[in-house]
Amino acid sequence: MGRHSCCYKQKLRKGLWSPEEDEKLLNYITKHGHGCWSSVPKLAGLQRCGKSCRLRWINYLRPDLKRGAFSQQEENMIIELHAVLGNRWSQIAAQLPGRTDNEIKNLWNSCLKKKLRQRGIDPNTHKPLSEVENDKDMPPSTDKSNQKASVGSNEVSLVDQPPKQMPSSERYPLEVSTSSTQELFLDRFGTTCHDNNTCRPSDVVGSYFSFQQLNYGTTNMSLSANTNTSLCFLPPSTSSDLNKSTITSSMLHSVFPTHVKLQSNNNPSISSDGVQNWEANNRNKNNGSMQLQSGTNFLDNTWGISESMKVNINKDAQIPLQAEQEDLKWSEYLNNPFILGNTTQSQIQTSQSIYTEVKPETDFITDESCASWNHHPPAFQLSDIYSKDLQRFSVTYGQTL
DNA sequence: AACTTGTGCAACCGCTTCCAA
DNA sequence: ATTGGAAGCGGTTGCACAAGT
Repeated sequence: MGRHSCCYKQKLRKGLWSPEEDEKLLNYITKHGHGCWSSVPKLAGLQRCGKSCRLRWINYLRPDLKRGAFSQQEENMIIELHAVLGNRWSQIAAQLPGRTDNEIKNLWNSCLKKKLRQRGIDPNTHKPLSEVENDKDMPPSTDKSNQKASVGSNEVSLVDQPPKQMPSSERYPLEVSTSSTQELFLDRFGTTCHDNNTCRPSDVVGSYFSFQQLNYGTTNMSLSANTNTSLCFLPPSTSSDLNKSTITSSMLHSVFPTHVKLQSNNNPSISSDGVQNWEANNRNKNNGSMQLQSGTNFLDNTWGISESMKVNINKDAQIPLQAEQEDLKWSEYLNNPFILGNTTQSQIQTSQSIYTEVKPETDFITDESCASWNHHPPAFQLSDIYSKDLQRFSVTYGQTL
């Protein structure tokens, strides 16, 4: 545990990477792929531990990284994703092509939290600060609303509590009331159902942003299926549940009813049996792709999602059932950027539409020859990477690149 | 100009999870 | 089922720089 085993074997360099080290690492991975990280430093001729090499690659040298400031859309997206995912930076980063978890984490801690507070929003609860303040004054109670309040009182402090330390049921309050004839209790990450059916993330993630929006108070959620369903989101009971049930990396694509459109009328699939039947029926109908149909402006009006989120919705996209997809890991992505298949294509489409001001990822991805570029990575120049940091390096290392 | 304080960010640390033996 | 190495993740630290005094 703890320090990487390779760190014990020899005296290894620490601290900032020099341009020479970067070049060695870049050249090595460009030619050979990273393979086993622990062997990279030795093979690349670096006095670093594999862990450090991995980090340097992922956070800095990777050719598909975006450079430069975050766009407003990206910031909005991070805020909204944070409202749903908490400090799961890697999962947030998975939704922002070209951005790293470290980068997003730094942005959040240094900038976005501040901005939210300035806007009167508590960055932890994503609730209005005034509400949190009010909650703070309320005495503890067994009443659910007051439980939320007590949480809020902790959140007011500038010392941020990690989300995992907070009862999720309180952190993600969702009270969607309809004239309910049935209740579906869904895990926040869809691990369990009230009716003992097992719900997977794809079953329920479509509701995440709706209740996040409820927190912002911008919309009322009305799931207008004729079943008059009320939804209650329960937290994963344990941290391990939480881990097991983490949203897939392509969450947004499964989140929104692009391939999962709620049929607002006469949908026999949404039955009193709950989500699982609904999914099964739709899978049968759609050959593995779930398709529900939204009512008019369901996404735009009812769900109240913001522009930055809307762009992830491609109503025409046919996306395989997300619940059957594993989390997208960068390592997998590096090994085979095409592993995502349709989902990736969709993601690329939408990300391009989002980030029109930044260079598309396709110069990295579209070349078929790069399908497994862990072994045959694309060529790129260190100078491309360094453009942002010339000044820093010239100061740090007393040289100009 | 010298010093102090604040900020952003790269990198590290410690832990968990995964997986093959 | 157990174990140990590797990978991954999130929190934290430390440094460089900018801004303020």
